This record gives sequence, structure tokens and C-alpha cells, in this order.
Amino acid sequence: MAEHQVDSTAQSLKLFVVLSKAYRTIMDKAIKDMKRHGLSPSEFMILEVLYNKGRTPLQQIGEKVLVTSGSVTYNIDKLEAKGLLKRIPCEKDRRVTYAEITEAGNKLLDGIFPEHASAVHEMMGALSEEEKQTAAELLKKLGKGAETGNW
Amino acid sequence: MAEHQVDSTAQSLKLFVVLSKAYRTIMDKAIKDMKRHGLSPSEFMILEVLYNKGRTPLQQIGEKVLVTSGSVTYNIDKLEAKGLLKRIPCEKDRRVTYAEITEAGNKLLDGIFPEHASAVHEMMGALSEEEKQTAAELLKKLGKGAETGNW
DNA sequence: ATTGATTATCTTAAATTTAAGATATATGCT
DNA sequence: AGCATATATCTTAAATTTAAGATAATCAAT
Repeated sequence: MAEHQVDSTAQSLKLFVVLSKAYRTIMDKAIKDMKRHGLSPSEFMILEVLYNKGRTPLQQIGEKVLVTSGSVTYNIDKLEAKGLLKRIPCEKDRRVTYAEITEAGNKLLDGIFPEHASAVHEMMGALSEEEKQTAAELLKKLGKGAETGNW
Repeated sequence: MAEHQVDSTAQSLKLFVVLSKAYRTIMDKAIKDMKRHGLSPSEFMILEVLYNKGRTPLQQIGEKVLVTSGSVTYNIDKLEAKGLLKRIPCEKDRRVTYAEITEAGNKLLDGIFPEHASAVHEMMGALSEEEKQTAAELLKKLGKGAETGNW
């Protein structure tokens, strides 16, 4: 194996490590913030999807927050029991169930979301506007590439 | 609230989202790779720490992989049962227990790690060397900043 | 229309993680 | 020394996630 190849792999590994570290540090803090409002991380992230995107098939929610179907069922059940969302069967495809945020859920997030957003904003304080822009572009490219990777 | 403030927060949120997405996509694939070798993600990451850093107090392992003490105990137990590491009581401070990788553990990772590294390398294929360099710097800065954040 | 393959959700049990508190040791102060 | 506080690991039960497979519905192609 050529020297170049070795260095190149090392560079990728390093990026993997700092990506993990940054994500975990930030997500760890974000999770603490979510819990302050009585929602588990999964509950919060699922509700957030519905809050921002509206009525969504359970399937797609699972893809967005990257958890298994069993976990989606479990968390949707809990949120539905709390009255924060409701299931709506799809007319056209009867295999599909939508989840839709309720009035109560909307009100809850109206109260929570701005605070949460500003907490996240503070966590990002180490980077300038321009650096955030650059980082976001690179991460988007990285994520897209990994998604479509051929393995 | 000034317009600028709103945009600035939105920019941070966007970075948060792409960071999450990139991390999850890549980690998801990395986990699949880890499992191919019969280790759970936590087991793999713990063993990897010992493989690279040597004898380490359980406490510090928990900090590195960001899991609770209960989870460290659980996974160290499993790895010890498999003979891949051993516990070593600290002489100076009897509250402390080190974990140290065994010969068998070392051999396992000697066989696994290069493959894993090259799998990770492939996942990063969307970025050029220079882009990886830039991304790593920004993420390091971001992570450090969030670590020392005052909340 | 029927078969076969695919998709979406749910169910169940097992694996894993967390939260809370117990235990033992260490450290600093008086 | 004695006491209060802090630290490191472990224990236990509960919460959560995953893995695997069941069920029902759709779709494609005959």
C-alpha cells in the first residue's frame, strides 16, 4: 500500500473521530435541553418533524430520525397517549398511517421550540456565520455522499 | 428580536440538522461494519479505545464514548467474558479499575481494524483531501466550543 | 384474476441504555 | 483523628431500542 493511501485513510479516520465527538458533545447538551420539557429525545425529534413538516407517514418519520419501525411505533404510541399527536389512516394506501400533530402538540412546541433553538444556537457559538456556512455545506456533501455510497 | 438574530439562529439550526444527518448516516454504516465482526457498537468502540490508548480507567472510557457508568460496566463485563480485555485494580487508588486489552483482543483488532478503517474511508469519499481537512478543523472547533460552553 | 415480490405497520422478546441509589475509597478541613 | 464531601464502580429496575418475524395491503407481470 502506498504512503499516500495510508495518509488518506488516516485523514478520513480523523474526520470520523471529530465528527463523532462534535456530534456527541452537542447532541448530549441538546438532549438535556429536550428533557427539561418532559420529552425523551426520540419523542422530541419525532414531534419536531411533525411540527415543521406536517402530516407524515410513520415510515418516513423512521427514516428521518433513523430509528427502527418498532421504535417509531413505541414513541408514536406514547405521544398519542399524551395527546400530542394523532394517527390518521391513509385513504389511498391502506398500509400507510400518517401521524399529525394536534393542537395541544402545536401549542407545546410553540412554547418550547424558540427556547430550544436558542439553546442550540448557543452551542454553535464557537463558529462564525461564515464558518457555519462552510461547515454545513461540507457536512451536507459528506452526508449525501455516504447515503448513496455503493455498499 | 432583530432580523439578523433570527437568521443567525436559523443558520445554527441548519448546521445542527446537517451535522446530525451526516453523523447518523455515517455512523449507521459504521455500525453495520462493526457488527460484521461480532461486536456491538459499544463493545467495538470501547475495545478500540483500549487498542489505541492502552490501559484506561473505566471512568475515562465512559467519558470517551459518552455512555453512563452502568453501560460501561455492562459492556466491560461482556468483553471480559469474551476474553478480549481484563480488569486490573489500581494500586494507588483502590476506587479505580483499569481495563486493559488482552492478547486475544489485540489480535482481533489487528485483524479487524484495517478493514474497518478502509470502510470508514470509503464513506468519506464525497470529500476531497482538502475538504476533509477543512471539515475536521471546523468540527474540532465546534466541538471544543460546545464542550466548554457555560451552560 | 392470480401469483409473487414489495411495502408499511405492528408485535414480541431480547439486548442495551439510562437513572437512581448503594458501596467503598479518597480527600480536605477542623 | 473525625467528619463532610467528592469520586469510582457497581447494582437494580425501568425505559428504550433493536431484531426478527407476523400481518395486511399494494403492485407488477403474467
